[in-house]
Amino acid sequence: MRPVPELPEVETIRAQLEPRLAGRSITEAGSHPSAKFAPAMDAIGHDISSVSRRGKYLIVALDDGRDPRCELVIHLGMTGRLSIAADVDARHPHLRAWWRLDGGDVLTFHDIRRFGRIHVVDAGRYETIATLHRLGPEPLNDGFTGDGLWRALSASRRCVKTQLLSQRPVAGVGNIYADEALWLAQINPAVRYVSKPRAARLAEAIRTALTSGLRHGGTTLRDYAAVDGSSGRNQHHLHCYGRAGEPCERCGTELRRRIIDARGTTWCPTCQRR
DNA sequence: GGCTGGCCCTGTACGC
DNA sequence: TGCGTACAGGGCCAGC
Repeated sequence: MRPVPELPEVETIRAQLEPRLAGRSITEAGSHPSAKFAPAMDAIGHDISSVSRRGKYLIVALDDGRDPRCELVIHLGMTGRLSIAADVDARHPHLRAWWRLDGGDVLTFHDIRRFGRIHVVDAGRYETIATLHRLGPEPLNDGFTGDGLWRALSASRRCVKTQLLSQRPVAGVGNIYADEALWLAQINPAVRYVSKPRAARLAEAIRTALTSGLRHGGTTLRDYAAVDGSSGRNQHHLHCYGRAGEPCERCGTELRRRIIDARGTTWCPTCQRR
């Protein structure tokens, strides 16, 4: 079992990075030769004006006095980790990119499995980042409603869980929080149609699951750590994900696990009946 | 344009 | 003990 940085984990990282990066300049950078990470170099010479987030993407707003401004977009993939260190160990086998800041310290990006990605684009121009370009609404904003979720889910006949993971109906939900939200809403992950009332329940469940993750500093099962190296505590508050074989907290039925569209999925066969 | 399946990638667990 | 294999899974891409 491995954790994946989803919305709560990325937001935790963003909140720690913002005060340490905003207002500073990138004086030097380096990257792994892979095209996934090489764009890190394009950030050299820019000032950092802010660090924001869309779904699971970290967006570092850059400013070099020219227009349009640009953005350093970082996706952590499954095992990506950002930290700020006094210096960079260029020989570290998992180092994928680094940015030296004015003042001397370094923002480093380590990613064991290289599923992360780095882009530098003109601000707001995400056409080259397909998932970000078509990203659904932020689940913790007012723009995310049960009606909107119902319309988005109704546009496709794919399994509801597959749709959630596509990032189109809603941004930032990955495998952990999809399983948790579907359990909370008592919806079977393999159904291909969700009624309006159930979509409203699912929207609320997504907010509940993500808010729990945020409140507990993210979920740590193995690899995830925040910028300061701390681990999350949400793994102690999961109802469903990673608990196959254990009794459902609601009805006592043994939770089951199966593969849906190549993603491990845990659900309760009784209270998430099809 | 939507959907499916394969691929990337490496640490870990497990069987022999 | 050491080796080989399966598995984990977010996002991209080719093919249908």
